[in-house]
Amino acid sequence: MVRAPCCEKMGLKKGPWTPEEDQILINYIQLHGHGNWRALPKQAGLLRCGKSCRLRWTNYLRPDIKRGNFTREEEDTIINLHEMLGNRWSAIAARLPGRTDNEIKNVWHTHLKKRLKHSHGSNANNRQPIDPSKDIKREQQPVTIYSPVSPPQSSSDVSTSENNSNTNTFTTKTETNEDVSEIDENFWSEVLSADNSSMAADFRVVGSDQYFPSSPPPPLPALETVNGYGSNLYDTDANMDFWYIPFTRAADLPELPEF
DNA sequence: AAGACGAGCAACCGCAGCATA
DNA sequence: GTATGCTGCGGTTGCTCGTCT
Repeated sequence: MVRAPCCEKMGLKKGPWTPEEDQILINYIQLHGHGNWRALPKQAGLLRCGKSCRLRWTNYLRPDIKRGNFTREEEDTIINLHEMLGNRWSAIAARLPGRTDNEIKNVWHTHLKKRLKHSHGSNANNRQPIDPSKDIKREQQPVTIYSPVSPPQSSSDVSTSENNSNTNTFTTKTETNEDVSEIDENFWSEVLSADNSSMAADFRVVGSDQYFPSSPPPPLPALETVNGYGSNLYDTDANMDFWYIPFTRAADLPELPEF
C-alpha cells in the first residue's frame, strides 16, 4: 500500500500561512462553509491541502477563538481536567470556550507541566493540591452542594460551608478517564431532601470531578472557592450527553490521605 | 553588537476511527 | 467482510523571538 503523496509532492504549499491565504480561507468558509475539507482548497483557490486548511481554521481563524494569555482560572481548569482526562486535549478544549486543543496542548507542555513539577516535586501525577497557595487540607475545603436534578439558578442557591472532620460522607465511584459512572436513582433525591446544613454534613468536595448523565443545566455563576480551583461549578461537554460537577459524592473513594 | 540558547507557538505528520461503497 | 476515503486527534517538529553571555 502506497501512501498518498504529501502536500509538497502535489505541488501544494506548506509552512506559515500568509494574510492573503487567511483571507481567502475566511471568505470561502463564510460563503460556503466547510463541508468537505479535502475539496475546499481547490474550490477556494488555495494551494494548500485540506488538512492544512482545517487546522488553520480550527486553530486560528475561527471567529470564536479567544486569543491571548490563559487566565489562572483557565490554567487551573486545564490542570484539573488533565488530571481527570489525561492527554485528551480535544475533550479538555471542549470545556474551555474559545480555546483550541492545540493551544491547550502547547500551554500544557510549556507552562503547566513545569508548574506542576514545582508544586509537587517529581510526582506530577498524584492528587495533591496543584497550587501551593491552595495547598490546604481537604477537611478545610469549602463544601458545595448542587443538585443536577434542579441546578441552582444563582449563587444564593448554593450551599457552601466549611467542612468538618466528622463528615458522614456519601460516596460514589471515582471517575475514570473513559467511563461515565451511573448515579443510583436515590442519590439526587437524597440531595434534594436534605436541608443545607445536613447537606454540608453529608457531602464534601474531594478534589475530583465527576460526570453525571443528564441534560445540560442553565449557566451557573463561577464560585471562586469551589474545589479550591476557582472554576465554574459545572460545564457541559460538547461531545457527550452529560455534564460534570467539580465535587464528588464519594461512596467508594479510598480514605482521604492526611496532608 | 552579535552569537548562543531556550521558550513559545504554529504547523505538520501519522495514526485511528468512522462512514460508505 | 473488506477496501477506500475523510476527518479528527495527539505527538512532534521547526521557526521565530526574546534573553543571556
